[in-house]
Amino acid sequence: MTHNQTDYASILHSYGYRVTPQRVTILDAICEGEGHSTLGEIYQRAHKQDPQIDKSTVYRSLEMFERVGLVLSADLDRHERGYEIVKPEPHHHLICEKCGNEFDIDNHLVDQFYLSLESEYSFHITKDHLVVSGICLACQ
Amino acid sequence: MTHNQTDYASILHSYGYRVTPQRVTILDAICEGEGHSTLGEIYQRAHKQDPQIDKSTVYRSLEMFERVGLVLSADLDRHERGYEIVKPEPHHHLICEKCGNEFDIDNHLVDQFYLSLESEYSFHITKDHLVVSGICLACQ
DNA sequence: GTGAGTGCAAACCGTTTGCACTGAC
DNA sequence: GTCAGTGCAAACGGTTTGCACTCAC
Repeated sequence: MTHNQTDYASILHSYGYRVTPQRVTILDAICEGEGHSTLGEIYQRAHKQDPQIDKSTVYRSLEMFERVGLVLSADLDRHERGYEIVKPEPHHHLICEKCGNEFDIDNHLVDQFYLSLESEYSFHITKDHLVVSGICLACQ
Repeated sequence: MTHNQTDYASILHSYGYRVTPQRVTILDAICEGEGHSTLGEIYQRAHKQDPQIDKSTVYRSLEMFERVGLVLSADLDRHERGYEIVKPEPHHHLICEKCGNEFDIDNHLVDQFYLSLESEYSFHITKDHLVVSGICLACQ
């Protein structure tokens, strides 16, 4: 569990959202996963904890969590969207196409790249979560 | 129309695929769009040309075109996948979140970034088509 | 007590599939 | 003539929605 009770409760409250047991369960379920979790995975974990919980509740909660900045989502693959708890810094991933492992990319590498884009094209980059696929050393 | 008749016909033939009027129509429809087109857009254009054409044919054709390297696809947004005719070089885009305009990114900027990733993490990057979102100068 | 949040079921929409027909080779 | 490719219709799976009930505030 990487999140902090008082922390996210106060965030939800500050946005006028209520703190329900389902939302707590779902946040826990997101944290259980390492790196990105798909909605299906999150739902399964939440469901194990509370078999009453409904998929639509997970969808609605994830959307809300993303809106208030508690979680981030990214397109992982053709038909999969991954969610994860927001870490303090913007961060970026390498994902291995073979084994599926994720590796954090050092921020300064991406920052450098973004800076070069911004200066070259006067484009303000908003994408704060880059996912680049490839083959990791072990799988090569 | 940016593709070349003899060009793609020979490519299809070389893979043992047949050149059907539907496939020609679909290729034309992809070319009509500037930058990425979604499947829906491609289908609409193809359908205007040949109202008989079926969506499943468009799906099957796009998948095949991608397999033989005639088109590229990329996740544009949460629920949209874009397709475009392959240009000779790998290339990369900036997409403005406000106006939707696309801008090509100079390859050497991305190559530099990829090289830094490869040397830092011994990771072989296969993603040959990067899409970065942000706000363009006009919309800022 | 009130209305935001929930569970349920049905609708929705993009995508895939099975099948018989057709037309590129 | 043959079989890859097509159109059609139905199935599929992830996501969204309408609604009445419930429980956090």
